[in-house]
Amino acid sequence: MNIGQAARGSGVSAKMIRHYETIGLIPRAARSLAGYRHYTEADVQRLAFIRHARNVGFATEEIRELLSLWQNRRRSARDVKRLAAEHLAEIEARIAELQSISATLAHLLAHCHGDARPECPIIDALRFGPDPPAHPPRGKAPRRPRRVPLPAPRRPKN
Amino acid sequence: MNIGQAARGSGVSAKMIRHYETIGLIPRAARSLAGYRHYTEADVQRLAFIRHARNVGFATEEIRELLSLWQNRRRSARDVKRLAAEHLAEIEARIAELQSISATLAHLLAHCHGDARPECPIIDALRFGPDPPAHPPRGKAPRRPRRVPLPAPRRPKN
DNA sequence: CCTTGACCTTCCCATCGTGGCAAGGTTCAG
DNA sequence: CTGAACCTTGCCACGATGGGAAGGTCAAGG
Repeated sequence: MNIGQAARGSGVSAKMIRHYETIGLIPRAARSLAGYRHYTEADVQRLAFIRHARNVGFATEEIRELLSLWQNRRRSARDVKRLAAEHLAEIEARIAELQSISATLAHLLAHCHGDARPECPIIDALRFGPDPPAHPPRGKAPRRPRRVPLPAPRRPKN
Repeated sequence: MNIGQAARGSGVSAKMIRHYETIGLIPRAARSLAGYRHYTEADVQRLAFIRHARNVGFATEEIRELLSLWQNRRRSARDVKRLAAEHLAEIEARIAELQSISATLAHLLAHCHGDARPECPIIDALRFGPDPPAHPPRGKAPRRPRRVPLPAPRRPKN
């Protein structure tokens, strides 16, 4: 089948299928005389596997490992489990990070009257920093460790 | 002061200060005869404001609005609050998304014996999709809506 | 045979925030 | 004068994805 069918069958866009090929996540597809890529059911399943892994947040390199473990008849479940556990730990760390930010924002929102007046504790907090605005900037702050920035959700534009 | 001092004083890297200038987040800095950028204390505070906003995850365009609200003497706290509330909602949505992924992974991990044998429910789940692997692929799946991918944490390399 | 439309190819660009590096100019202290 | 430390601009990279252009292919229908 052509790439369009493979895309519809696997839920991976044709664009990404080509991309996965160029980065070597999938082997180079066989070509027709005209250069059209040609896929088998097994290829489609591999693509679906990749999509499922992405859906639970595995990064490309992790997926590469998962694929090799999948294909490897002598794999141990231990390796897979370790990979997944590491990934879960990362996700939990991110959740904790976001929760901390969320708590900060919720706190600020609760303290902002939110009417037409210009005084705003949210603005003040941003002026004076994440710490309790004890006293306005007096002497230069001792270089707080930069908080980890919040990644904007990399969501497909479409 | 030069850009290096401004960077140290604000906690924003010189690189990013230049970047913020090119995207118009801060006005073009005054230059010395030799072309060196020149900053005031007020500039440093503006930069620190930006950094604090980034630390709670505001995106560049949101920060642009926050800055204009900060400078605007006729601003209403309402506007600031609305912005922050929208941002909080986004963050909470991401937390929910990550928690769903986390739950899925935790479930899979719990069901994986994790020893040296090759059978692995994690691999199987990735093969058959995020849904309960009721019965192996029989008839093509009805095009599940793609789950939102998990953004890898965009953390500064350094 | 020719047209039309759906499909395919490759290649380049954009996102978003950040860093790295290179080639070169400036400034200041020794 | 020299060297270190600083500054300048400009380009490239990341990761995952989409957009689009310019052009080739294929099948159905006239």
